Amino acid sequence: MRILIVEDEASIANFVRDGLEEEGYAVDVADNGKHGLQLALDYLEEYDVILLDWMLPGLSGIEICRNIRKKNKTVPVIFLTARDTVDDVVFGLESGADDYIRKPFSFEELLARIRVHMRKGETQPVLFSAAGIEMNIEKHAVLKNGQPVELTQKEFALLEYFLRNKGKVCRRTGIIEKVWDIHFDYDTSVIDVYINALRKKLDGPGKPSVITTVRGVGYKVEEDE
Amino acid sequence: MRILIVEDEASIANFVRDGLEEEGYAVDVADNGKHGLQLALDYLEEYDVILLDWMLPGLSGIEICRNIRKKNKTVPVIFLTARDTVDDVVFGLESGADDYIRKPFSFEELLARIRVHMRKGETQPVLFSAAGIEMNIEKHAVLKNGQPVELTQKEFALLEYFLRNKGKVCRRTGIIEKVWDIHFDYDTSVIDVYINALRKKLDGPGKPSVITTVRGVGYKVEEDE
DNA sequence: AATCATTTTAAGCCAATTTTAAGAATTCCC
DNA sequence: GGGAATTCTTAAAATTGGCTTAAAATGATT
Repeated sequence: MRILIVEDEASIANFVRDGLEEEGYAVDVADNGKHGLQLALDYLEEYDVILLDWMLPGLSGIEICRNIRKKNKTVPVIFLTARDTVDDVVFGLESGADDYIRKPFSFEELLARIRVHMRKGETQPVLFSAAGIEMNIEKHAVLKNGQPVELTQKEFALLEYFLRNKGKVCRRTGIIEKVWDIHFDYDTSVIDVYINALRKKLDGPGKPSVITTVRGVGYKVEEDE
Repeated sequence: MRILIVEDEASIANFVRDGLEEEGYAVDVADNGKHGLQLALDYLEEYDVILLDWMLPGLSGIEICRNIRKKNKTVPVIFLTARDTVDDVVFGLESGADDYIRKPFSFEELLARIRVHMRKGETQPVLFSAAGIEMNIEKHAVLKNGQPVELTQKEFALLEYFLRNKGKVCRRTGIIEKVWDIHFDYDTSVIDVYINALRKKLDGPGKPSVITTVRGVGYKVEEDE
């Protein structure tokens, strides 16, 4: 059981590391954002929990969290922070964090939360399929009729959103909020561009598209029969 | 789709109830903690979402939430509250809540969050039916006697308005306000044109129309028997 | 710093939808 | 039955929304 701590205040970092090591965890510490992100990405599969300070020299915890989530959907991320407004909590949780502990915290509380999140991470769905497409979230791989298809990050994220909502219409506002994280200012045509890209990669020539347009509303991927 | 609201301020409770009912949800309201908990526990399986005020006469939202969680692990619980410190958020989330909305909130925001949490719990889509017509809002699909019917945006919106008000007469002014968002200047015949379009798509040849004209007033779609 | 891949912006085009408008048909009342 | 008001139908005009490109901006890699 390996835990990564990204925290610039040495007193806190040491306090937490010592406590966790006593509990039998292997602990790595990074004292700035850049180093933290590097460790997180290089050894992502190794970590069972990641503890992030919110304000860090170099790179904020939020940024690190977003980057982690791009690569790995499941590792529990817990923020340790002095910030204390609701907006921040929501923002943190939206950026992909699993939990949020305000400083100063008791070590017992931290330990309790780490245990809760380790327990949760056991069973996650990793595979979606529809319309002859198979998507493996963990491997970040997509097959169309058994053949591998290369997708970029955003293409993958968009297709994932469609497959998670297969059979339903995905509204443009929903797409722009969930896939692009834009919550106003819908004056953009990124979606059209990416729909075009996905169709080029997924559709066979002459056949109707895997992604159907619902004019004025959004798009839809049908469920398998 | 049934939602429980536990809220002592009648103005808020009514505002939320009316809005949710318009969206097609069934809504129960309790105006104190004790009654809220009783409803929640007695009909726990019935509710798809529970909205809890934090401060309530009799029994706090937190207490209700804890009690709900003892019995049911999954029903989404959302707090509606004026409190706004991190302590409160953490405390609320620890007690088993899924989300937290600060007053004053916009109805749209509430609706968005309700939908997010419903999705997690895999609940049924919003569905209306009357006169042999079934309308699935999520899929943005319409069936007439089991057969799919293609409708444009405005046609869909108009039919949705009729089905939400099935059995009642829909006045022209009401239609133009709710479906077209025009609040003056009724000098238009769009409604007639769209009624015509809907009838062409929905009515069988020779049969009386699904949409009956109420001369001088508006139109009506009858309820199923 | 330079290159390459990805993402976003922007613009023109086309097709579907929405609105306008006007004559035809229907209903209601005298 | 005649006339006025209301609704129905149709077709053309105006608008919108989506598709497709290409170019610009961003970001990662060397």
